[in-house]
Amino acid sequence: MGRGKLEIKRIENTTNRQVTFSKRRNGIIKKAQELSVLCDAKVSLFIISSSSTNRLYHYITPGVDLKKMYDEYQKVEGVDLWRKHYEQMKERERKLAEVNNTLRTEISRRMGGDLEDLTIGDLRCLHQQMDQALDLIRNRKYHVIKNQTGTSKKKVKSLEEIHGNLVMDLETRFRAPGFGIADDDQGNYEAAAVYSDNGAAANLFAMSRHPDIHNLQQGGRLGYSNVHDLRLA
Amino acid sequence: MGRGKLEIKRIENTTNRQVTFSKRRNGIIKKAQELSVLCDAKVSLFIISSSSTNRLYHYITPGVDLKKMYDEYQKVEGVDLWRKHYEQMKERERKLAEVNNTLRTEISRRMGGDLEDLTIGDLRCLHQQMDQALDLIRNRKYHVIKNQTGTSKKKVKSLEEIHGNLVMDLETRFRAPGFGIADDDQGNYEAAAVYSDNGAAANLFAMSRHPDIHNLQQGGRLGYSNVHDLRLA
DNA sequence: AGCTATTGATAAAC
DNA sequence: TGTTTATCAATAGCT
Repeated sequence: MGRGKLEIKRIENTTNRQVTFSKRRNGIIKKAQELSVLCDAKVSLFIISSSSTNRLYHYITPGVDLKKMYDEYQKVEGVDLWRKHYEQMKERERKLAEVNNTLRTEISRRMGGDLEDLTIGDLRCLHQQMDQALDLIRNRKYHVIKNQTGTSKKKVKSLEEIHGNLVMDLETRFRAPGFGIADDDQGNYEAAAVYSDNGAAANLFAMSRHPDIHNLQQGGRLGYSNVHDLRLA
Repeated sequence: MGRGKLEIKRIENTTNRQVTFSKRRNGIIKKAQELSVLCDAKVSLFIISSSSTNRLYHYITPGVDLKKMYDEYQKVEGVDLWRKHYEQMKERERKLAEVNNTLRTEISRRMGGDLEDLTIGDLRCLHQQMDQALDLIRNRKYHVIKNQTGTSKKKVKSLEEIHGNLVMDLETRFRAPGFGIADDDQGNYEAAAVYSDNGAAANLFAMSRHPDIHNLQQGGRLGYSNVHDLRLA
């Protein structure tokens, strides 16, 4: 239709091709709608232009389940759209789960379980590995303990220093004009005690009982010791 | 087009509807082909009739990757059908991989590595677990060794019995009529030696050197000790 | 993006 | 379902 017959082959003139594409695209989408409405048919139509824009145009009958439509197409035509993808993912998932189980068995063995299937050679090797690992862990533990002991010592030292400074400060105050110079040690102690009842000094004393220092030796359970609960949900 | 204008709404007359469907279906598929050829466009068109037959008709530009087209559509429109499924699988895969890594770290720690991030409490707990596990492994090892020692003792005993029987058998032969009764021990030994050079007796002697018995103490390396190579391909 | 001559599609009837 | 034909719709080539 149009002025003169049009041969059905690629239109080489780019402008003409684009114009024709635009016109016919609208035409076919209109046709798709009409078919859908008139005949109560399910239609899905996708069009992608080959020009640089590469835009996607489409019409889908409202309420149509595209996946069902494609599945039907696959069933009828025996083609394979995403099944390959799907199977690949499933396979990866399966392998991961398998590796996971292997790893769990491995951990279980290193916790003393699942030993029944091991040969004497396996057991000997495992025993040796455990011994070596134990050495490393022991070393690390002592290293950490040493470091932390050092740190807490520093903290205590720092607190002692602050405390000392405070005492010196208090002394200075008592010796300051208004109090007069008091050489009596007893009197100084009593004054410090009064201060420490409700004030900055009290806080400083309390710090020496801060949990950070006294709970160093407790620690928590190993978080990953429940590793066997890490099963796939 | 046709004799009289047609309102675009569902054709209630079933026959008319089916006829129109057939005609327009062919028409639109022809249009799809033409658009594809004339304008070098990628087209996919699916039509499913609503009649009892529910047949699927389609046109797809040759060489078009339907999945790409569909993915593009989803990207543009933000629709979600297959994607939900897909994302779920991806999420499962991600979680599995995560668990996998946790498990690997766990094993690594039980081999003496990756200890840097552990608190002193973690280390203490790990140390204790390792000690306990080592006890279990040691016990199992001794159990297996004991069993295997027992088994090989039995084998040796059995072989000795067979050997003894053979010797007795040979003795019997030498004492049998034709050889006469020989009371000379020396002579008996020599005869036995002759027999054992090439015959059933030789095999029996050889059995006592069978690898099953002598290689009991060797064993192989732990197969799963290379567990860190179990990475996802 | 409009216009219009012309071809193409198809509704109704057989 | 296939053919015919009168009619309307789509659109090719122009502007």
